[in-house]
Amino acid sequence: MKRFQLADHQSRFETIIRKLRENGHKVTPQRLAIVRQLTHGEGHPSVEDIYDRIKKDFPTMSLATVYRNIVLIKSLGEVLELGFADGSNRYDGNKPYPHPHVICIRCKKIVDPDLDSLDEMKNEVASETDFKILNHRLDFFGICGNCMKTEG
Amino acid sequence: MKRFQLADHQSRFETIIRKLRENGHKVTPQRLAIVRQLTHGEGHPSVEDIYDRIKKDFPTMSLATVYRNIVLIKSLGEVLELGFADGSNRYDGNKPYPHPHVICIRCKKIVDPDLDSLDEMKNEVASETDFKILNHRLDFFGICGNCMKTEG
DNA sequence: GTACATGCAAAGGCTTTGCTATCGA
DNA sequence: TCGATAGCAAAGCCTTTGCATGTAC
Repeated sequence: MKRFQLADHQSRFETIIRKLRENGHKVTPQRLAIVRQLTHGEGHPSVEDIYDRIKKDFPTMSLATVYRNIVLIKSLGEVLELGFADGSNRYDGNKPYPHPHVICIRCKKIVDPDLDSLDEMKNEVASETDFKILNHRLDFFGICGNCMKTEG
Repeated sequence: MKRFQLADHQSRFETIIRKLRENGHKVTPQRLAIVRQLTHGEGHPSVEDIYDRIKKDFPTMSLATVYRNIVLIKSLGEVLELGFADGSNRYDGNKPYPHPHVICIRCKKIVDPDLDSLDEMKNEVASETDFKILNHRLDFFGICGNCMKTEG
């Protein structure tokens, strides 16, 4: 399981780098570090998370560089941006396609559940409305098991 | 159907005004107009929408007043805030509790579908994760029937 | 009359943009 | 070499806040 996940992250890392090259973009050390955070780092980092982690290796790193690279990778369709109502943003380079999330409101951890009922809901939305559905965003908010233990 | 909706909007309007009074807040003409937009106006207005519509009757109306009143009504739990990834916000004073939305990416219309599969999905999330789920946000994005006709 | 609300302007927080030097291919 | 990129600072955008005036109760 762990091995699979690592392999998966590695292949996502390589895919993004390849796509960058294919589209004529240079692979700078800063860019590599950002892509690494999006795929290998702690799950679903924010721009600040990425910036803080990389700044240790690149003291001159600027937030603008992180922002610009995320815009670039988004334009390649290789990272999913999760904007929240409070204005915060989190990024997922491993599953850059729409999928449900479960978010802990205490520790901010984000989990990706497998929901068999998703297909059924999509069908229901299509039949209930006259919309052509192209995309979705499904978030559940609560308190994770760890935080329940820690703080009741 | 239409009658029911109108009655529903009216009762929502009255509920919010009553809650404001109950909590010691004054009912100013501007406040009334904002609550009216949240309940009787075109569905799911943005702050700008509310501001623009009210400015006709209150030329001195300021955006700050709209923002402050929305914060207040949110604190009473009487309006649902829908913040989107692009930073835009829309408000629903008629159904101030979490519910799924279907959003047209062209005309920005928002529809509230009735989804029988919602309960099933909630159960599945609970059993798939060790989270205690408190809240959710379910959005589907696509093109509405009207826009399909108009622009293909 | 008094506490709360409004309106204006200024300040904040996050993100984007302009410019110049630098660096990857 | 040469165009793309990084870094810095400034500008933008939406939202919040401070303060004086105005107003609901």
